[in-house]
Amino acid sequence: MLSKKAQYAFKALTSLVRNEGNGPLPISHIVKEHPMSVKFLESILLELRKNDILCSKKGKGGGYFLTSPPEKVNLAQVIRILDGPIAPLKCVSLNFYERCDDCNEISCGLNKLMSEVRDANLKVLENRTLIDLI
Amino acid sequence: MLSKKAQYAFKALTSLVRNEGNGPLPISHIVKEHPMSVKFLESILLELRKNDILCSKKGKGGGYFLTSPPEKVNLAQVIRILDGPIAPLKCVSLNFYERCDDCNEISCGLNKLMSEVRDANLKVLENRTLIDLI
DNA sequence: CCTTAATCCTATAAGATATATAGGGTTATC
DNA sequence: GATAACCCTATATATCTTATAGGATTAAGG
Repeated sequence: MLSKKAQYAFKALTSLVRNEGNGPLPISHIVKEHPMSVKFLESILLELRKNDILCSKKGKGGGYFLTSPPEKVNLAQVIRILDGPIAPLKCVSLNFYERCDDCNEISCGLNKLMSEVRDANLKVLENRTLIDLI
Repeated sequence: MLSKKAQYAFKALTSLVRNEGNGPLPISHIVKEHPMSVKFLESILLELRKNDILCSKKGKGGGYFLTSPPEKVNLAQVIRILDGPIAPLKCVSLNFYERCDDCNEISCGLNKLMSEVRDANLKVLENRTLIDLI
């Protein structure tokens, strides 16, 4: 399940994609479209900025805008930033890999099955971008 | 990500599938193969029994065994019992559906995308069974 | 009948994570 | 210099996950 953080992020990104080309969009405006805690959203957008999904402009007239064209940012990128691994197990994760201490990856049946699940997810999430949100 | 509960469940189920046809397998034996908290596993197997995945025999010589042949039980069934929805959002879940209070499912872009993710997951999880664990 | 070995059941503790809030600091515009 | 915005850190709150505890019940076998 997607966390609230990721869900709020996608809502905010929807506003930002719609606003593309019109300069920075302030948090206050995003919250009007999608009612949620301002401070919570603030921390989410900050995280997206630190991971180069968003840029910001400070001060009066400032706000957030997309770093890249929306069709260049896929959903997997966003989810990994906010929720971590897409794979159902760390031992089959491409970006958050950790060894199992109690099972052998070569012979572990679950490992193989969950790799399939991971691939099925990535096939969708890496081929869909922010542009598909609208 | 799969919870520990689900991971332990799959380990136990692996033992139970291997033991098929040899009568009840006691928890003590499963724990020897897969080191973990006996009491925690107990609660997991109880949950699987209450959901008709397992049967049990009480008393001396008792233990657990599969209700159905392993190839009749798919992974989605097991995961739903222990971890709940497979879909990334309640509003696109087939078995745990809940309405979003703050978005319109017809026009919500995320809803459509997450339905695709759900379907990709189910395509794997409903076509793989306990027999594929070994 | 009694011992033993197993499941069954409920409660709750401990720990981790997710969600949200608070308060102030910094920056840019006008 | 007033205002409106982002920036940053800390912390509170709630919820969920993981694990433990203690005993009740049941069945086999001598």
